[in-house]
Formats: sequence, C-alpha cells, structure tokens
Amino acid sequence: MVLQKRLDYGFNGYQVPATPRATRSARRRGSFRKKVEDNQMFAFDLLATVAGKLLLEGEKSPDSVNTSNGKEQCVIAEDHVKNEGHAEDKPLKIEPCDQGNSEKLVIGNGKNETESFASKVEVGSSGFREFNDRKLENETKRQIKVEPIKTGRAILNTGAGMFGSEDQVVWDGKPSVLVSSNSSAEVPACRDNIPCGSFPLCRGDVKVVSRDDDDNSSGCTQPSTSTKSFRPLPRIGDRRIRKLLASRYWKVTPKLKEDGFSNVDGEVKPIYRNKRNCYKRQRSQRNYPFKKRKLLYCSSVSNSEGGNGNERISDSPQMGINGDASGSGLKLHGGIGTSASVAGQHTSFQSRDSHVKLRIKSFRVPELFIEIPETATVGSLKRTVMEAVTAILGGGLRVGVLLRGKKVRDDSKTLQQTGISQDDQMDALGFTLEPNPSQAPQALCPGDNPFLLPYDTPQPLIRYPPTPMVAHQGTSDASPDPPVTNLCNFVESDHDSAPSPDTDMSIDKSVTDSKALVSVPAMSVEALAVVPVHRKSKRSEIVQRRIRRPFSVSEVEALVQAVEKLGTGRWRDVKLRAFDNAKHRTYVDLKDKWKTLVHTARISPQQRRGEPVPQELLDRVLTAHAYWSQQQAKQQLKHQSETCLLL
DNA sequence: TTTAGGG
DNA sequence: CCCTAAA
Repeated sequence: MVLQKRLDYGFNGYQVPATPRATRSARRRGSFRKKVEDNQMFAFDLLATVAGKLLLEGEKSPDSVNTSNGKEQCVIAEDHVKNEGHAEDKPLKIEPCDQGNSEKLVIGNGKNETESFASKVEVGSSGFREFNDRKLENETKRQIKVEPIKTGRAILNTGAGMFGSEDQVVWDGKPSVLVSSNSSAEVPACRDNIPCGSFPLCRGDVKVVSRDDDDNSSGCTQPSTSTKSFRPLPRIGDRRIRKLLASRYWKVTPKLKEDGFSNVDGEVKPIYRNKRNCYKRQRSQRNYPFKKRKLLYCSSVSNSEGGNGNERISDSPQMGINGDASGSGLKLHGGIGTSASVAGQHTSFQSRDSHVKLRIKSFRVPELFIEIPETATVGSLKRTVMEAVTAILGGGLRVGVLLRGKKVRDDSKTLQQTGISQDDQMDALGFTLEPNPSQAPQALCPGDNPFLLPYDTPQPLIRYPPTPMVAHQGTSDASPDPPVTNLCNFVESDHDSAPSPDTDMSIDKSVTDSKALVSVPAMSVEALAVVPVHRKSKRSEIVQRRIRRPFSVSEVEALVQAVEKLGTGRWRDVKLRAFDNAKHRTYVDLKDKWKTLVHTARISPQQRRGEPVPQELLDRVLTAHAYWSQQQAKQQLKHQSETCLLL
C-alpha cells in the first residue's frame, strides 16, 4: 500500500515561533489569538488526528475526520531518529492487521515478525473493535508509526490507580511536536492541510481552555520571517484541557536546556550541544505552523524517568473537586490505557531464534468522564468522545514496560537481562502507554505552583505569568483583589466566574457550579481539522471560542445599575465600575449583554430563554436605554449644530 | 484601545 | 460571543 501522507514527528519538542505579544486586551478579545492560532498548529494535532481516525473510522459525518480516499495513509514516524541502539529508538508503527482477525492492530517496526520484542509488538485492538471494522476491511495497510519516545522523561506513571475511572483531568500541555519529513524539510501533506482544516466546535459544549500567552514564547518562525535568535529549546506547547471536575495539570517539561537553535541562512536548525538532553531526532526542522496556546509553564520536572507509580499526576488536592484519587491524570497510560490487561492478555513465547514474541491484545482506554447536554446530537457526542480519546492518544505516548508490576526503566537492558525473555516472567510483563514527557504536560504536584517554576528554569522559552488560576491551586497570591467599593462590583468569585480572566481556566468552582460543561481537549478538536482532507472549513473554526458564561441575574443587575448611571456609550467605564473584578467580562461583553438585554426586554416573556431576568430589571433596561438613547441623540444634535455654527 | 454594530 | 471598521 502506498503511503500517501507521510508525517514524521519528532515528539520531543516543537519549535515555537516567536510571536508578537498580545496585549491583554487583545488576548481577551481573542483577536490576537486568532491571528496567532490561524497560523500555528501543533503537529501534535496530527497525531491526534491519526489516532482519531484509527479509532473512529466509520464516522463520516461532515464534521468528523474524513479521509476522502481510502488509500490515504498516515505515517507518524520518527524515521530520522538516530538509532542509538536502543530498541526504543526504532520506529514503531501501528497498522491494522486484517489477517485472520480483521480487528487487529499491529504495532511493529514494519519488519517481519521475527523482529525483536522491542521492535515489534502485536496489539490486538479489541478495544477498538467498534470503530475499526469497516475501515480495516478496506484499508489493511493504514500505518501509523508511533515514534518511541526516547528523550522524554516519564512524567506519569502507571501506578496504582491508574486505571482509576473518572479520571478528571486538566491537561495542560502542549504537545510539542516537530513535524518534518525525513526526506525533506517540509511535509507537504501536513503543512498544507493543517491550517486549512477545521473542525466545527460545539459551542458551549466543548470547552477548551487554552490560553494564548505568547510571552516569552520563542521558537522558530518561518525562516523568511524571522531573524531573531532562537532560544534554546523548542518548547512544548500546552494545551489546557479541562475535564469536568478535573484538576490535574500537566506540565510540559522541556528539558533541553543546552539546546539551541541557530538561524542560519534563514534556515532554522536545532543545535544540540548536550547530547543527553538533545533530541536528536529533530533534524531539518521547518517551522511548522502551530497554534499557540498559553502554556502553563512548569519547570522541568525532575521526575522524568520517574519512578513507578508514584509519579502519577498529582491529583492536585486543591483542585480536586473530584477528590478522586485516581490521580490519573492522564494516566494515559493508565489512562489511556494501559497496560492494563496486558499482563493477562498478552501471550508470549520464545521464538526459535531467541526472539521474544509478545502479543498485547489491547490497550484499554480508561474511563472518560464526559458531560454533554442532552440536546446535543449523537454526532457531537461521538465527536466529543473521540476528541477525548484522541486527545489522550494524541498527547504523545510512550510505552512503558512493567515487569511484575515494576517499571523497567533502563532501556538499555536487554530483555534477557531484565528477565523479560524468560517464560516464567511473561505473565508478569505488562505494558503501559504513557504520555510522552516531552509533549504531555507535566502533572502538577499538589502544592506545585506552575507559575513559580518558570522563572527558575534556565532560559525558558515560554513563561506564563501567574494567573488567577493560581488561586485555585491554593497558592498565595491567589486572593483576588478586594472588591472595589463600587455599588455593584462584581468579583469573579461571585458566581461562576473562572479564576482566569481571559483564559477560562476555570477550575474547581467554576466547573462545579456550571451546569453542563463538556471538557474536551482543545487539541483534539483542532486535530481533526488538521486532517488532510477537504479544506471546507474555515480557519476561523480553528480558533477556540471563549466559554459561554451566561450572565447571572446579579450581574445583570449590576450592569443595569452601571448603565443607568453611565449611559450606553461608556462600556469601559461600566466595566471598571461594575465588573472590574470580573476578568472574564470585557467591556465588549457588557456591551453585548446590554444589547441582548434590550432585545430581551422587548420580546415577550415566552420568547425569552435562559435564566429569566426579573421584569423589573428589564423595565429598567428599557428605561435606561431610552433615556440614554435620547441623550445620545441630543448630543449629536448639539454637535451638529456646533459644527454648523463653526462653518 | 474603545466604540459601535453586524454576524 | 466573535470580528472589525472606525475613531
């Protein structure tokens, strides 16, 4: 089968192009965000996409990823990885295997079955059965190479509880992916399609929390457009995915401090001085358009090679509304499935030539918690689920090996040395899918303040200024400013406000209070858009919309009161006066709300929707509106007459 | 950056 | 809510 699209990923980091700073205001308004995001894309999304396709075949709704021609194939591989002799470095590919069992996925290096364990693992995809049937029949060779993560540190672990259900996760991390083709600096398929694709977002239903904080972000920009020097490392981006009740943050951990990029002849090339930390796989890197998101910058974490199970993502207590200890933060592994059953399901035996053959029947996708309005369509439900799954898969995975429940961290050891090749050990062997450290956000440890770390990190590429979110993490400066003494001053905490002003990073309280929040990984959504298919969708779709936050009655009251006093043409003042502490309410929002209030007041009560606004308030709205409109008219007349007089 | 409006 | 032209 011919691979039409070949996407090579380097998961250890992507380059973050230098981006203009967005003003707070601009960010809040999203105008800036759009500009940036339209041109940027995480390669990571591609992976998610691919994964998504794999999982959700058969879903051909216009909104879903759709591969027009059945022969389209994606290869996510790390072909250019320098093989250091570690099995891990070998590219792995996952492909549908229709031999006998059409629902099989084969993860291997593409070589024949006699491959060594490291290079080949068969995975029975029983878990994906529902999704693959159709596709497998037609496409028996869809291949996906999953590059083994080598430099990454294991952030998460598959400790106990990783299978915990109800993992609520706040996933913050931008997968840093470098997309490049091994044969050329550019990946046509990817580059051309990413920016163009789009995925309809379910407004209100899909909540993606992403911040576009460009400060300090650095990276490579298009060669032709940037002459800036690049900072050391391609950094990881971050995506904040908020799951209901969730509260786990992943931090991205860039660890390549010594690395740097040199901009030579317009070509951006990574320079890795520190071999250990360097990600050798990245070669000719082209700046890849990616979406910029705000990163929660956490200094690199140490837990890289982490230990076992304990590295689970912190269930940040503070946030843990769910209290669920599954802590799985994305235990993707666990989460995404972990080895779970591997032990029991895999069978192995020694091949004649001393090769170990393993069979993993399936990786289980852990329970996902999704909340979606009952009015949502089945299609959107499917999409939501897929996105959630895709997000996890797309985050970049690495395989972990467990032997008798213990994680085998030393990749250099041979199977023989570790005892994996021994028959009697086979039952004790397990595999886990873990988030790729370099891409997946790091988990925050309880008490961990991501915002504090950045500054400690040497030459961080991206810094994230402290945000209100911190407050939710139980950290100090969280306390909101004391409410202003205005009559009607809205403090964010007042209602469902989110801690983060322009980022909607609402966490605990917000999430809890909200009625139906569907948290879906932003990336997954966009990932779909990346699919090289049709570019029907508009780019604008790619931009994440702010979360909808209906005004509460008390807010309306405050607004009305302010407008009564200030008029309808001074939204900034209104904002300052009555919503100064409600960071998520911009003056534009207030203006818009007023507009809708006026409209609401004019229509019959039967036609009104949402939380009913007391008639009394609506009456005041009309009164104030009439009054100020009149004033405005007078002003205009006055102005006009003055002008005439002058002339 | 704000306003003012259309989408 | 978003997006923008204007101011």
